[in-house]
Amino acid sequence: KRHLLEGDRFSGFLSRMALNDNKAGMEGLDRDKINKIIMKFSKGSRFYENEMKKEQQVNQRIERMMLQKAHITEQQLSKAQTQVENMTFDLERVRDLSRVIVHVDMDAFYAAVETRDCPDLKDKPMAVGSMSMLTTSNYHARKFGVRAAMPGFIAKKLCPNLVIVPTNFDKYRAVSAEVQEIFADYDPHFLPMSLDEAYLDISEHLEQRRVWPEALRTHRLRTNDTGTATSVSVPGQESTVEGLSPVLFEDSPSSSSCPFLQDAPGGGAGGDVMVFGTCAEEAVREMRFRIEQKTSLTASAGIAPNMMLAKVCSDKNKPNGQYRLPSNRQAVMVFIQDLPVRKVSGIGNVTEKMLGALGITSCIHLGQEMALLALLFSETAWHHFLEISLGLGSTHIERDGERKSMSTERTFGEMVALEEQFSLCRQLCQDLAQDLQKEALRGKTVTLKLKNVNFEVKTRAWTLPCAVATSDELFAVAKDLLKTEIDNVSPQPLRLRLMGNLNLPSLTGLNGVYHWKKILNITFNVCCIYQ
DNA sequence: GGGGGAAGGACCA
DNA sequence: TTCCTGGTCCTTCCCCC
Repeated sequence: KRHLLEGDRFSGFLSRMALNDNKAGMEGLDRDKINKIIMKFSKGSRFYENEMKKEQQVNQRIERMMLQKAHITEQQLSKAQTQVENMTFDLERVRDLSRVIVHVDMDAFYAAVETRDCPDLKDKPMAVGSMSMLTTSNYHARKFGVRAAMPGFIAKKLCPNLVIVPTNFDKYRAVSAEVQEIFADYDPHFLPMSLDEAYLDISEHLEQRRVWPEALRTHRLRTNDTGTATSVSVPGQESTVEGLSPVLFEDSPSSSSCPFLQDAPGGGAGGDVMVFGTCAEEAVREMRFRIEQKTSLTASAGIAPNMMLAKVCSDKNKPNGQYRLPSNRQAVMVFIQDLPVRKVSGIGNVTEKMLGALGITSCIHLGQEMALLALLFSETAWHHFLEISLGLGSTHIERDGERKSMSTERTFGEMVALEEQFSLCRQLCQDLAQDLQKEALRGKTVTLKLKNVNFEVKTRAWTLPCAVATSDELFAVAKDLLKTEIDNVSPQPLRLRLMGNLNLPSLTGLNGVYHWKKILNITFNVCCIYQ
């Protein structure tokens, strides 16, 4: 097993730095060439050195796990097997296939919004973000290996013609609100995960929809100034009319079967209308159609009996496509078999590597090795693995309860001067206090976060007897935490590159009435260089 | 042995 | 020249009762 790890280390470069091609639009590109370029411009940097260090820690973790595995006895294994079987039985008994859960994901959202508002960008590789970090890239850019969470300067090496557009969150928020209005028509309790993503439970909608007259399932194509319908990507058909808005993505081939494109009987101002059916797929197709009509942006969707599966499904026919997994156990199990574990939300880089070391790459292996996993991982972890291997997930979506923490942090060039560090600390406290005030929240634990120029992160926390909220109260704690850290490295200076501040729940009086309010974790992040 | 706090990480968008 | 931000949840260690 040692050889496996060594092999990994010599396999060329760090897996965490290398191109991650499990995102849509990344198929069939020259991985070797791209990885060579990424390495060439990353190697030797402080960031890279820190990534190396983290990778080695993961490798050590895996070695410890393999050692543990070597000591497992047949008896332990069979005992664990019984436990797994009992647990499986309990889970199967309450398997719920009755809900219709949809996961909707806007395609390359920020990039799509920017392209819509600046059609010159349409045929160019572009990304949204800055030279230090990209948040999204369009599909042209993805062909060069340019992806989200890649620094812009590396992306420029991969694709010298890349256009980088700065982020404009206010705009994305506004578009997101428009999209969410449509979501609400299908599920008033939909759960937004971010500006570009949401879960919906459309079970009730489908119930009503079954008896809807055609008129309620008919949607007019948006018209432009001259009264002609603007272009829209009708599934399985050529765009009928050239319009003002760019079609950002062709419909993906796999999501065929489509609603009727008809001439409106009554004529009216426009002309073309779309009529959608009553089933889940038609409802979701209609929703995506309406999103595109309203915003000129496309979305992808997954339809499944639970959230975990819906999320995987929405990725299947991305961009501008949808996929439905039928609501029966057999179909779910077949779908799960070959699914790479990494595709499941919650399994990231590290878990993938740990499972990989055990020979587990797809969900079928997960089920086969469950007894072993029960012995090597924590209870929460293996229970989670078991649910995945059975294709189970949350069947009712809940809006988040109260928030657990609130924080603010900032990255900057190397900062060594004490006055500067304290004044930044004060600024962050002010910013956080403002945010806390907006939601009328207080926090009991104040956390100072520091990152030094070598990308090493430290957090230092202090819990108060009662919750605080004002800038002065926060700073009183944060400055002591900062001072302690400075004293610890003195006489060397703290060489920071990031500082942040986090505040946790309490009982606070509001308008004379007592409400349960979360005491937040206050984090205050300062970046320094320790030597 | 359990609860709470502190520190560090994994993971997500 | 440049590798983010703001969340949640989990794990491990330690102390205290």
